[in-house]
Amino acid sequence: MKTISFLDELNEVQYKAVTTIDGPVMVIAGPGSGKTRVLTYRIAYMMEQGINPHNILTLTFTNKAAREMKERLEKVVGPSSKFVWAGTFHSIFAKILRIEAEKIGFPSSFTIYDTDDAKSMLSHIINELNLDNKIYSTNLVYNRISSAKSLLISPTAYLQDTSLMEQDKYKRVPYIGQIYSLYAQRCKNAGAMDFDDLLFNTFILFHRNPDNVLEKYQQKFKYLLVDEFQDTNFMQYAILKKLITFPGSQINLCIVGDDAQSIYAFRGATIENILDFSKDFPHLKTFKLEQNYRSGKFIVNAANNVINYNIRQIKKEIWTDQSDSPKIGVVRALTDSEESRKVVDAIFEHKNRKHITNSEIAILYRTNAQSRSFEEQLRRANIPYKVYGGMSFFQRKEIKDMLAYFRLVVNQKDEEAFRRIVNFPKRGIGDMSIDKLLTHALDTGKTFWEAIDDQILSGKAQSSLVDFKKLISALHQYSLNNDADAVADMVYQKSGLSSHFKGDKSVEGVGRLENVEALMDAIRDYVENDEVVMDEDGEMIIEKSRTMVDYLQNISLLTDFDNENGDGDHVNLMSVHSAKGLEFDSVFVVGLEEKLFPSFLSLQSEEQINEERRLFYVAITRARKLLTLTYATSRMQYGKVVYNKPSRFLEEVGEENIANPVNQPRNLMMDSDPRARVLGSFTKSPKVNTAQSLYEIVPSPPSAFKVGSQVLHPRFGHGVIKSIDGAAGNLIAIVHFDSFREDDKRIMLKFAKMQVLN
DNA sequence: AAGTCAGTTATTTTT
DNA sequence: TAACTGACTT
Repeated sequence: MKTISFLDELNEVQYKAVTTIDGPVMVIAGPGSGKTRVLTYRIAYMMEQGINPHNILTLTFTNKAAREMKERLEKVVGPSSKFVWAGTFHSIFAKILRIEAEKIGFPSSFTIYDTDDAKSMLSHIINELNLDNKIYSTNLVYNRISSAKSLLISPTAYLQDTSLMEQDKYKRVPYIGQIYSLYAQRCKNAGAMDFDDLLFNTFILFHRNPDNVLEKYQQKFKYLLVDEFQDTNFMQYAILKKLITFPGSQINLCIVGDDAQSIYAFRGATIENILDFSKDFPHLKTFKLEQNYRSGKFIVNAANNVINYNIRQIKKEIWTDQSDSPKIGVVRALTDSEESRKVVDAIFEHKNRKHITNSEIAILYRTNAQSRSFEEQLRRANIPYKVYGGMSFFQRKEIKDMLAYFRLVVNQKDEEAFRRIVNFPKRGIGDMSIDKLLTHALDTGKTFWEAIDDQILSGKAQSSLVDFKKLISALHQYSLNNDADAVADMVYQKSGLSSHFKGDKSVEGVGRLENVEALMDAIRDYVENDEVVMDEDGEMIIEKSRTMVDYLQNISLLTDFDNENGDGDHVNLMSVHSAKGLEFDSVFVVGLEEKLFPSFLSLQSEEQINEERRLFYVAITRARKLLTLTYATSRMQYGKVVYNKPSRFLEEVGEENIANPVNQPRNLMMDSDPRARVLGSFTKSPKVNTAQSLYEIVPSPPSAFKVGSQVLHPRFGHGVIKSIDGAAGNLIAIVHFDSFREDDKRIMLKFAKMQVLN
């Protein structure tokens, strides 16, 4: 193997973090400090040192992070990168469970319940127990159960824990424990695991250790790397410890993270994991990556200022040697709609004067609901955009219905899937009939398939059920010997789904058909593009197979972000949470008002405010060159106009980092009475003309326009003149604008407020 | 079984 | 405001 050239690309700390392989290592990686590079090169270095890639396990939180790492690793070490186990906690553990499920009483074809499935199951249980679903809301119950699981509390343990039971009693929800217990039973009967179960059951598997299964994986995964460690919860850390702590272990565990970027405490992530890591492993070596390669100095200074308001943290000072980038812009607007107009004006400016492409621009907000006004303005300005988050492809009803068929065909015990499709397309089996059947099944301890034979229903419903049973069992037989695409086709035809979707000619119906066809294409793709990688020690096979079971596992752990094909040059709109790990040339952090960012729900406790602050820290460190912070003095919220103070975070940025001191938030902070502020805007501040653009276009005379001229139009943006015709005094230019792909515009030069750029 | 209407309730969400 | 739920109607 040739000498290690890639190590030259590392700074001193990065180099040490990459080459210190044995024993526990903690890498504290500030934003933009080359974290992914360190992770990839560390693996590459390990492989060069002769470590077998089969023995390396890398855990990330998102599929995207995992994919990025694998791609970069392949560039450095070539095809042998495939032998490294790299994936999300959930996908890696799902893979292990797929192999070992039977040891803990699950079928290896177990179904993965997504959040919707889990909540639906819970709501059925809550109804069956005749509990008030206003008090026992599925969200509340789901969250309680989820946090119990992440603390490794089993249903039995929950029911025996007096303090938990007291708590629930005090909160007037004493039956949470019972619901949890029933839920766990029902999942087991259905051969299903929810997202938390993928981790919980992995822990159970390692803890009970049937057939010494734990030793098998301890042997296999000799080297562990964990990314975004600040986002791990108690359960994840517990599993890691199982894998890495045993007599004679070298504790080759490398964790990478940044306590300042911990923003998922509300999902059970515990910042203690990273803060206490050194207590658990006293011989730990710590490396701090403090040089920021991403952002200019004002952004970095601002980030340091902000995070210093959080007392409890691992001390570090981020620095950069990029000193030429501009200060941070602060924009004040009177209303939320003015805010979006000003932002779009500024985007216009960035695009045309600073030549930043759409895809290098992001608008980040605290709540998804804020996207709307920005969408409206971007549409009006003809700037293409993409909103991230919201309903994912796999959450659409038609897709879930299709998948429910596939799931039931594969795993006939899947209760949620059964409920979903037993009467879809309509077969004359109403809710009453389904409830009757399932209650009978529960009472007699039979499966719902067996319950059908007991003929507790009559007429149409009964005969339809019998037909449905025959259909599913025939499809199941077929699925045993056929690839996923063939199974999908067969299900699509035989179930009546095909004629159902094709028969709907409404606009929505056509859209649904498109989605369904897209799903069928995706399955075909999956089967055709498969690749089988054999593990050389023969024990385990990393395999991308072609069965429906595999396809379902694959997609159930995907999110919409993962289907991003990256094509199209659009402005990016997303919540700050989803922006984590991304970077853009120009970033707008909007809605910086008290009660919005920080959220009103976090105002009660200091720790929650700290999390909001870390969130703000994440937001501003996404920016490479340009950062603009905006707020509105009034905003429409829930149909009412509210007046919120500018966010405390605006002050914490430090005015030395802000470009336009006129808009200094501090001045505004003083008027807390809304009326005073509105009055103030007339008397003290310069007049605000809402229609006026932030960045004025100086119209050029008609004579200034030539064929080939670059122009700036107030509404259409940057363009090039293709030709000019018409009589003198009434010249008409044919202009191709960047924002229009096909149609060139005819612009009358004597009227247009268009500026020549060159 | 499907449609209508009033009442209710509002974060963030890698998997 | 708007999206969702649950009760009630057809």
